[in-house]
Amino acid sequence: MSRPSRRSRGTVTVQDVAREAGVSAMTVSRVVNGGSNVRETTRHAVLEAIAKLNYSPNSAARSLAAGEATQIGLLYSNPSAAYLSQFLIGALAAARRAGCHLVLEACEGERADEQAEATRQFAATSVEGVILPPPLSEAAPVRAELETAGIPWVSVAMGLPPERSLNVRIDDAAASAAMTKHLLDMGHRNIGFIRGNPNQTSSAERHRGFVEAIEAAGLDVKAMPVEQGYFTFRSGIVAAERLLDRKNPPTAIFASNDDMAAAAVGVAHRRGLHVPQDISIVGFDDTALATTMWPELTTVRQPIAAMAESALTLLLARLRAHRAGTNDKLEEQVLDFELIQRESCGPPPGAGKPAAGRAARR
Amino acid sequence: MSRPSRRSRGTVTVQDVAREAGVSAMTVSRVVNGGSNVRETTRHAVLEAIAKLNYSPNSAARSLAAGEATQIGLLYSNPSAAYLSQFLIGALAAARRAGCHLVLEACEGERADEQAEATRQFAATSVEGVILPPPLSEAAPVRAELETAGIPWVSVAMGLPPERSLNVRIDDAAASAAMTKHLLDMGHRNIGFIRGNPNQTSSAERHRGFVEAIEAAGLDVKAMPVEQGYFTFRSGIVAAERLLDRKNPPTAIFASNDDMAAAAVGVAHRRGLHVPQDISIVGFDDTALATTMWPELTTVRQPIAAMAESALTLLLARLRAHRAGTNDKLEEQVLDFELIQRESCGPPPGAGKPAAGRAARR
DNA sequence: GGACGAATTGTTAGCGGTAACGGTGGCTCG
DNA sequence: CGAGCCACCGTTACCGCTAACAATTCGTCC
Repeated sequence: MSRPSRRSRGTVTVQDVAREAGVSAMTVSRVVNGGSNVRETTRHAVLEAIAKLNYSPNSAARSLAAGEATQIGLLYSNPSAAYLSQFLIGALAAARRAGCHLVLEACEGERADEQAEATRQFAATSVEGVILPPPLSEAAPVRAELETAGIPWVSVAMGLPPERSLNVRIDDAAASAAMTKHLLDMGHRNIGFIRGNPNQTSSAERHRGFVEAIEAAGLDVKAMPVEQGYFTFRSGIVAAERLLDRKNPPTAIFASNDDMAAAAVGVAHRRGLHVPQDISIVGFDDTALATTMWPELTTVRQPIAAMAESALTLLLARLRAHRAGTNDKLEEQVLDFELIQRESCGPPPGAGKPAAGRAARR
Repeated sequence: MSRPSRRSRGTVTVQDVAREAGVSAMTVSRVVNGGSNVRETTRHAVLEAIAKLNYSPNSAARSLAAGEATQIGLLYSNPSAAYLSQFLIGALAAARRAGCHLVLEACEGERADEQAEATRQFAATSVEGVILPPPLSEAAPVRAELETAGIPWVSVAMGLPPERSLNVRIDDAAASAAMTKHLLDMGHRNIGFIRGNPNQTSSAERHRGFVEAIEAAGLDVKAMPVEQGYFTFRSGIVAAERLLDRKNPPTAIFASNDDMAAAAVGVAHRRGLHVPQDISIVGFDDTALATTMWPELTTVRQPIAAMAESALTLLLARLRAHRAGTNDKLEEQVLDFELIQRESCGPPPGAGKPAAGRAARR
């Protein structure tokens, strides 16, 4: 038996499906992508043929023929590993569907020239768009460099709507307010807050949500102790110690991320305070840390993987529009957060009972 | 001016390079890949043209034409997020170079049928090879399923050389022995060991290294307290408490991974023991946890990203050989580990001075 | 009933590379 | 000195899919 032509792997192609369904290859292609302008009966026949032959399109051929973007950059700067892995999982799923490759580039260092340099790496390679997870989503040097290189980008988890870029985020203020309300509902009236790094707008948003919830409860915000942190474990230690050193220490601490919350738990333990009996401590992000510590952390979950997927999808749409010449508007997507209740949070000491009904534990 | 043919993006192609260098496209291709049978002068001319035009090959076109593997599976089962992100970084780099896509699949659950089911997902999609990071690298159901589906795979971080599969690992026993020797050098003579999950051969290897180092120092292994752990934070708490409950508690604890070491540190703190003044605690893996805790952990670093790269490269070579019909031998690669000294480890209490010279901190 | 626009489908020509094979030219060897 | 072989390079024909356009069908309206 003669080999058909070249190396014919046993792959099913559009041609096979077309033959099976009695249509042309082009029609099959149309059905597979969006399926605009295909009669319902033909579509059905094609789908049936696809199912029968177990066809799955070859993404290499697809992106080659369509002239689609193939390299999308992802510039990260040591966010927590937990964040990064979740992010990569989401981004990878979207990238595979779109048939494009993710090009990772680490950006160590916070100096402007280091960031600019890392960005230039991308301009040099043939990266057609860039995803910027936090904290780089708002790094001015990076954005400036991309701007001059003419490479579109999408920011992730910026606290506020962007001016000139795509953005995917959650409503940090609302999430923070929800968490604060949860603490209030449990009976806490003296709540310490640890702010996040001021170089990220989400820090301000989280603080804003805290303030709003306090005020909405008719309490005095000025009475609540607030300390500055920088999202690092270390900065959390310092901030937590300052809070507990006060003459009237809070009965609950709301840290702007899990790392700082974990630090606060550590500080409390070293002072002989039990969590949550003596003090409640809650975080933000729901990274893996939240469950590898003890007690497990009550926190806010961001849908990180979904955000990454959204980001890539948005970026690809923009690139497509760019190529087609149509100027799409700068879009923004706001995804839902979730309040995760675990063991690090309870009613304040001395409270007879929690003020509000208990929510189910996860 | 008429558009060349279809949508011509401003990309540089082999044709352009060929024209510039005064050769055929095929020759350029040859130079780019391996470059067998190309005269030195021509190769030089081509390389110059490539540099001049800033050419970079289109991976989609390449893998389409070459008929290479395009989908490589990666079946993971909640290893620590830190491990996964490092692993993904390495795997992604290799995947992009090879022009293939990574298809992630989470395998929750440890039951055999769950694992088999997750594996079957891969057989259904057109995944041509699978990477198995720990702990799935040795999961019998997964391997059996892949075997019957005829999908090649590569195991990562299996403790021992494989029988029927590719494998990438470090020398766990040697690493463990090195760490043990480090503790001995510091003057510890009563070292507690927390074993890893027995479902992984690396656990046994790490214990073996510990034993060998103790014996090499002429000490009695039986005198050293050993507890069983399962690589989880929780199991580390239990094991550490047992160790410290002994009537003659150890002056140092060597946990088989960082999570359990972190748990041990937590237990020590809650008992009022200071680390490392009162007790030294060391781990294994050097995950991000090691530096987000306090004190930072002395541990063994595995080159996770490099292992992932190796794994993918090995797997692709195998697939290529498979396709060509040549039966390549089952290879194994052993990469180097590194001892990382941080603050969680010091001389035993009461020791006048460390027995050995101090190594530099990282 | 025929003209006409919209909806649906087919045809053609590549996307950018590379496998396979065919042609040089130079060198060895009988 | 011609056969034979090898190192080197070009030609051809695609890989699997889709943009652009051509062709066809279909309904609709006067």
